[in-house]
Amino acid sequence: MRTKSESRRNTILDAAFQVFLENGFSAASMSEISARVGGSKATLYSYFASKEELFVAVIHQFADDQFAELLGMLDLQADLAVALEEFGACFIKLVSHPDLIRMYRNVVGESSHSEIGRMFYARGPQELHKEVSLFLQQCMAQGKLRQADSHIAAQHLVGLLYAEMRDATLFGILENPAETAIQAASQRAIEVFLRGYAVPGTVIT
Amino acid sequence: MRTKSESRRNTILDAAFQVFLENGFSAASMSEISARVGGSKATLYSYFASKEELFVAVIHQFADDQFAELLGMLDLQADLAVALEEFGACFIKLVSHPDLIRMYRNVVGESSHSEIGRMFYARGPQELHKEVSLFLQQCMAQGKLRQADSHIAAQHLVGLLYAEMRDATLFGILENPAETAIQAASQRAIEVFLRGYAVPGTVIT
DNA sequence: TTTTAGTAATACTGTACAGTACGGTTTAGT
DNA sequence: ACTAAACCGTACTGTACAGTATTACTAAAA
Repeated sequence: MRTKSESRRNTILDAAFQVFLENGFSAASMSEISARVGGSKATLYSYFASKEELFVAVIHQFADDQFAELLGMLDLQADLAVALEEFGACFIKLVSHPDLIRMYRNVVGESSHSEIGRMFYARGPQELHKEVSLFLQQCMAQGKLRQADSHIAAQHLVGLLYAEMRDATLFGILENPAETAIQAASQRAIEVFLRGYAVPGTVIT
Repeated sequence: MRTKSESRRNTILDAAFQVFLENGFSAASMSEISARVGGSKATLYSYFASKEELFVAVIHQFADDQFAELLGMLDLQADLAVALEEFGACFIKLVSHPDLIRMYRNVVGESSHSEIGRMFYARGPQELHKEVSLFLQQCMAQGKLRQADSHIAAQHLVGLLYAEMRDATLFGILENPAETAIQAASQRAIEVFLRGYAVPGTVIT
């Protein structure tokens, strides 16, 4: 007898990702997804019980994929400013990528009438926050940063990194910022962060 | 003969606001809006040519209403830290208000397939940014803050204010934070901001 | 009073789509 | 080869809703 294959499931997930990306949740149609998979709608529904369930699966995989690369890239050995600037540039690059922006919009758009927002948050931003928070805590212990609540500091760091481009990308004013612009924004953010969390006794230059 | 009244238009706008708030753009129905207005659908369409046009009108009025109260509340005479903390608390309170969050989600959700995002940005965040930026520029001129690009500084300030609660409110983890929590978050953000933009020569404590 | 634009109530058109039903077909394990 | 599950294609059901059309009613302006 035949068995449902994992690869088929992934094919569906890929097609669904495309369609959701292009149309958003409500405007995406299950017929189009199944058409793009190449199979029939019945098959689709044998893998995923509903449109919403499929969307959730897509979001989960997407969050896992995207945020994975950022996790663990903070290096305690390296110079703090350099490490943070590199991390910052990667972060900004990720969160201003057109695909992520579109998915982000879709997730946010659905957050009023479902659990999708919470799920996405837990898998993406939340995970990242933990990582950054832990890193900063260790920096504080090493005396590279002043003593403070590392959770708040992590949020401040990410907030500063978001600061220059978040609204502009979300609302469609800015798309695909240049690598150099990203690095510059990261540097500016990190400079302010490091000043804000400098150890006591430091003299501002 | 009869004339289309401004008050009727506003009634429609109010009802539409409610319905869009509760359901989001695509799930909201024109029939329900007209039912809530009390009139007929034809009347609705005589005031607004389409669902999208009505939504745009709602967004515009909403943005104007909401951001107006924040504009001009930055006082150059007052102590800088106090002025910023008060402004910050008002800002956070505004952007974490359940109604604004829901509308924000709706606007962001529609930003992939229309100009709505750009319109909203221009009327809300953009206006606010100008104001904050101007204020900070004057502070720099007065020597209260170090010399820097005031536009970037404004974005950093707002980014820090958003930092603790933005994702949590957008994704539905946090709703209606307490006044005290808001004030505390504002204080922490302003502290980091003031350290980050302190004038040269200041010794960190 | 007589126009005339505005309004109401309601029915209708056209379309789009989620989800199902079903008969025939392919694939893999036995 | 046999068989059971997965699969295809396609048609179908039911529903929901944007936008229009119709007809009759109402209020203000001439």
